Amino acid sequence: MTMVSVDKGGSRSDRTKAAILTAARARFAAHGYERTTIRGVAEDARIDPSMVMRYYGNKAQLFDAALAIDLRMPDLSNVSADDLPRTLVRHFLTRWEGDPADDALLVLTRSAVTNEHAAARMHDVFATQVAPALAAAVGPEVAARSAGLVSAQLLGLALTRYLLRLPAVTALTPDQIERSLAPAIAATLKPT
Amino acid sequence: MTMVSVDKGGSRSDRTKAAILTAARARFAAHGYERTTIRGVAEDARIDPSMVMRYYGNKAQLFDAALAIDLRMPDLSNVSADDLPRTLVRHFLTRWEGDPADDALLVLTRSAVTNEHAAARMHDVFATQVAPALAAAVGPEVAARSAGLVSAQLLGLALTRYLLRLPAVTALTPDQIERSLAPAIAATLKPT
DNA sequence: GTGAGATGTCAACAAGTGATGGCCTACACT
DNA sequence: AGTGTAGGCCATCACTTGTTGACATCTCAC
Repeated sequence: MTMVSVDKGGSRSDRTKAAILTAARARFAAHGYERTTIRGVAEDARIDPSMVMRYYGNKAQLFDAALAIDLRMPDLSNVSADDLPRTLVRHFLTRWEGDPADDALLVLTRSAVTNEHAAARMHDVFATQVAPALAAAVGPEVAARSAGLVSAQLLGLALTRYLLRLPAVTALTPDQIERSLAPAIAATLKPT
Repeated sequence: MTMVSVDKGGSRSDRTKAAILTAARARFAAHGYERTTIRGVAEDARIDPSMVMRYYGNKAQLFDAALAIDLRMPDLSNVSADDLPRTLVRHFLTRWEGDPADDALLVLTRSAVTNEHAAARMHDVFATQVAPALAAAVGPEVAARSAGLVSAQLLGLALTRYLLRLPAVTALTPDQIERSLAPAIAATLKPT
């Protein structure tokens, strides 16, 4: 078995494997699943298309690898009810705008709309990351009732601002969004 | 020149042209632009693929025809500020769930996420249908400030309920949604 | 150095796509 | 009944796609 290479990030294969994944994420994020081609990814990663197959088996598995995502939800259990909406909005804004090179969110959201498999992953992200974080803050009953629509509001923001880029939404500053959307989310969380 | 045919809906060519468009809408709505094939549309419309080209020129123009949409926004100028959010939410829910055979909304929303041209049409729909209707109700200043985020919330609902089909959102009844989302929209409309 | 396994290149395949143009057919009008 | 034309079909092209397998090259332990 071949052992340790000195370069950062592990063996040579690990590096090209990562290069492929990065290129794939960028393309999937920009063009979605169908319009992303293995050849295009390979070109960006400066390797032969067949290497993509060697390391990821096929396009679907490459896509699968690109879908891995962590929302990095903060611990909301100690956030007061008053602060919760603002905290949520701010977290999502920084998560989306923080690191422009991080295409993972874009990949998942964009492809979930047209790809069943990606949609299933989205369900999973909701169930394992969003819902629990919310339940920790407002309790299971309120969360069960409102988590869906809270997510709808946050995803609506992502949709209009980062995918559709509606001018009426991209024109707003993060602060304006926070001031307008936090009360809205607060309203959904309130018992009817 | 051939004249009037007795059949409903005009000449024979008009009928097949309409059949093609209907089939195309259904496929674009279900699978998006890329995964919709001329051959598939033709099969659904029970005609030869070349007929699609004859009547619509090419796939892009067919898509363009399928994107035509009318939100049927009601006149909101006489709706009280208190009733506005509820009216909006209810209108969108019935618009989306009223006629299941009407795929137009689904086509536009689904494809706008991965297709630049469809996104441009979405911008147009917003600018010519949503924004004016809102401006008539709350005045131009408030509309300019909040129309974007109001749309974000309504599109977020559409996204999670009809495209992603998040269980946490599909489980809700229209009434529940109205009760939870209307106050939220009211909050975004309120001056900060 | 040398051989073996890892890494990478090359050419090609089969399938499916949008698109084209020639040909057939049925209908409306005389 | 004859005929021109709109409506429809077939065969086919050129191209792109994912995927494959044979071959070259590089790296490193021995």
